[in-house]
Amino acid sequence: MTGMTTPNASTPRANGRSKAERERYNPQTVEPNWQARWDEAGVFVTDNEDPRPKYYVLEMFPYPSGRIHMGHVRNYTMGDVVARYMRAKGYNVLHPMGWDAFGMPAENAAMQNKVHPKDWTYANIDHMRGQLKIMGLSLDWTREFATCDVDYYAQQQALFLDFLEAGLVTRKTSRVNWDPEDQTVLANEQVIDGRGWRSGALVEQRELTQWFFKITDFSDDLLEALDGLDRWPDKVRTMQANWIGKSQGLRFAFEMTKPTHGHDGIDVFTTRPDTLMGASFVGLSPDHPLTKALAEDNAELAKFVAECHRLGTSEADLEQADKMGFDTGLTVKHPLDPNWELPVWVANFILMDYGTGAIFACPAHDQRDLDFARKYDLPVTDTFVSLTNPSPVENDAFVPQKSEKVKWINHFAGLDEATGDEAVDKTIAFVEDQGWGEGVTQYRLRDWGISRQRYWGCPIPVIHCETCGVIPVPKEDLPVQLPDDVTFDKPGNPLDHHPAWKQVPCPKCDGPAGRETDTMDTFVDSSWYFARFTASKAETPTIPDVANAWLPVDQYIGGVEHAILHLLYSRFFARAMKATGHLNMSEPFKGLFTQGMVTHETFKGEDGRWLFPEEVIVEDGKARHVDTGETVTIGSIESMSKSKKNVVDPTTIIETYGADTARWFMLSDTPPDRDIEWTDAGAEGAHRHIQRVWRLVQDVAARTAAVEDAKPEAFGETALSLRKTSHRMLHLVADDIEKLAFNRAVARIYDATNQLGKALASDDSDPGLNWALREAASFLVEAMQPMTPHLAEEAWVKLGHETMLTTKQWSEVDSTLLEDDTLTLPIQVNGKKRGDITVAKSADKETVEALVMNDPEVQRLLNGATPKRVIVVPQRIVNLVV
RNA sequence: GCGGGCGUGGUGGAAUUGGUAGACACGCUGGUUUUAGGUACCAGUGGCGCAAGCCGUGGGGGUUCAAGUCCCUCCGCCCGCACCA
Repeated sequence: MTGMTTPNASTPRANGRSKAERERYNPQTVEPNWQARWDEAGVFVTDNEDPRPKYYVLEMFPYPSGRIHMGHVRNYTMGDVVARYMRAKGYNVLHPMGWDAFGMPAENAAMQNKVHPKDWTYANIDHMRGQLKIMGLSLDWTREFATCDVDYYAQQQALFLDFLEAGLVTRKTSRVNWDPEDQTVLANEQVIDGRGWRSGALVEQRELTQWFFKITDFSDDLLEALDGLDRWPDKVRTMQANWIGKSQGLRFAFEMTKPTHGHDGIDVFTTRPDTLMGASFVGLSPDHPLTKALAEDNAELAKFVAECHRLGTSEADLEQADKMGFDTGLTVKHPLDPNWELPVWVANFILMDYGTGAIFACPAHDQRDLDFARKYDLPVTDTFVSLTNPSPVENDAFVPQKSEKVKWINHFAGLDEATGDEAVDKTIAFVEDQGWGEGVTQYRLRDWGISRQRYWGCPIPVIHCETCGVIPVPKEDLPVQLPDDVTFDKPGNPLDHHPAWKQVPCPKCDGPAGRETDTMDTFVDSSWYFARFTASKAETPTIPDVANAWLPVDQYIGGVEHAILHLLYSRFFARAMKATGHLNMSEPFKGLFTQGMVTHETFKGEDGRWLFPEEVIVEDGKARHVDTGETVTIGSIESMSKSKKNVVDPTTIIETYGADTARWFMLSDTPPDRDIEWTDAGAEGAHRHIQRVWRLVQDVAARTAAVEDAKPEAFGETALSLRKTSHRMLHLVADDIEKLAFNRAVARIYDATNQLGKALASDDSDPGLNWALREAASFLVEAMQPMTPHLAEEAWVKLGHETMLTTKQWSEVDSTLLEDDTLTLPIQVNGKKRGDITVAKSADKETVEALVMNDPEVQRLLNGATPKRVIVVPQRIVNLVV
């Protein structure tokens, strides 16, 4: 670790102020001790029958990659603060943990290291569970499961069968990236420059028949219900809404001049029917059925289509690629003018998955269309012009704001001056009236393809029979268990190479049949685990009464990278589980919080290789290698990643400083939704605060050991001020935690710590001060309990309390101490602060104005002038306009 | 390309949601104590200026008595885009 010193826990420290010998706080012994005591007392085991109001707090469960990383520490610390706080507020809190354990890395490990995915995964889980346990998280480990446990995926198969029966599952083809050497499907990110990431083979596009969940059945509901998710971040709601992508438009067919290959028209969908008079050409997706038919007897077109497919399947790739087109030579008739013929082109930027896979292009008002038209010298016809600057389109398409009024050129559908929105409505009505097209609602959302041609996933419980076709596995035959005896020495899916597992009689006709060898997308596993935690050992997917009592999750916390897919799939699953009787609600997560990433500086050696932080020593802004002394370049601050080696191991941090320091650091300074930079200096700072609190607590304990429990009648100035500070602190920390503003709670605690230190050092002889000191220290420790629970427990005992702090209810504060009866109002002259005045808090406008005008300081400021206006905002500000 | 977000001292950030910009912390400077040192404690710390004061929340413009906050515009950076989890 760069520049990091290891605190020597055993050396007693002297203090410059009092010289009293104090014990140094030693997390290495204190933390395991309290973890054991919580464990013995079972304080985090949650009872489903507990009569108190429920609160379900959940963090996104980890993938067992091998080690916990700092992102997990941040995520689980936040969740733990909420869980501990809500327990202190009297709720029956469910705070479980499990493992998102299926997925590709286990298979990669199997191929690279000849270790079975199951062994690899469970070994990782064991290791990571140990890492989590030393964090002191208040988790109910009795509910733990991994998604690769047979007990879990068996229930997932039952859900699949129920969904299938309910008509929520379908089979259709879809296009995938196929690595011909590894015989496997590749994710877009695994295709690098058109080649497979592992094999280096040229990637092909293949059509595969796959299983899909019909998430599009719920498109509108998934969209509409976003409005009700008022405890979700707006950005996530917006992203989901855009992902679902509802749009109104016109669907109609262009009549082909000469029918061919069984097509006599081309169906198009457009969200801008008002631009029909600017139509330049009709564009087909390379995957459009007509394109395919034409390519069969047109080698050049086939070559063009193949070229388009080399771009990959991702939307970003397609839309960013240079525009490419192929003139089919076909023409279609414009619907408003049979003599107007438009050429039909195949274009690489047209998506088959959206609309009909065919468009008409209006280059004047769409940049992509314009780029294409300029490249292939196709006509560009303005349909409307700006009212302020009515110049014809050259190389920038004129795309006005939807609410901007423009001047129509062709008077199509009676348009003259209108906004785009009005024009769309008008043209749809016009076309519908004429009867050659209809207004339709289109969604960008596609059905969820769940088939994966891999071993380490939940088997899809169906059987393919030569005579009966696709037959669901009867529920009584579940689970369809993954065979253990598989090898990874052949390319492709091991389940395909396992005849003994694959071959089964047809459940219907008993004839020869084979199991489906595809497994489910791991997103399926994570789409209902939150429901499983409510009854993780049940012999049905859920126990509906129990699940319905616990759900929805009151606070869900995780990375923003899941803002769309995981959260949308989970919302779909809740609806599908409701439809099949496993749940009675549609929205799984009432409150959502997306935390930022953990970042760190990057380091590079002289030869450009990445270096781990512990290989580097930084002094005076210059870095060198810890062993060789070579010059090290300090790079940008980036999200911690193995590839750049800018990682800090949580276990090392906890062994060095203790879990409380790691937790405190993660909550300090940076707002939880922003990226946080891990620095050694910050960790040292966090640790110093822990030590400081422990010192203060010891001083308070020593000084107040003989203090009576009874509250004194009166307090002196120092004591009163201290009491105000600590009551306000406890009150506001609660408020901050409820708003998940942990960084603000931390700042208040620092402030209260400073005040406690000052009061402790004061020579005030007030007999009530000692009582107030103990109260303030107790409040401080109580406020810190959700964040640094081990220190808090230890300090609580030190202060003479006998109950376990973790199970204590949050103290009531004295509301009379929360507010002062006077306050200081700033006085502005022409909006600039020139002074202030102290007034009674209850003072009304007139009183304040009179006081201000009679204030000598104000009279000096005005220098004889009379203000034109006096603005008094009670309890806020006074502004004199002169 | 489309969609989303962010921008405040040397640094992380705060700002009661339109009302005293810079709370709190890191760092730095000076001092005190003790120690070999880390540590602890006290004071200071947005910029310019001797001062009165002026300037200051990515740039420019606007609304308002009042703008970090609202509107317009430009710039920069980050994230997502459907088989990674």
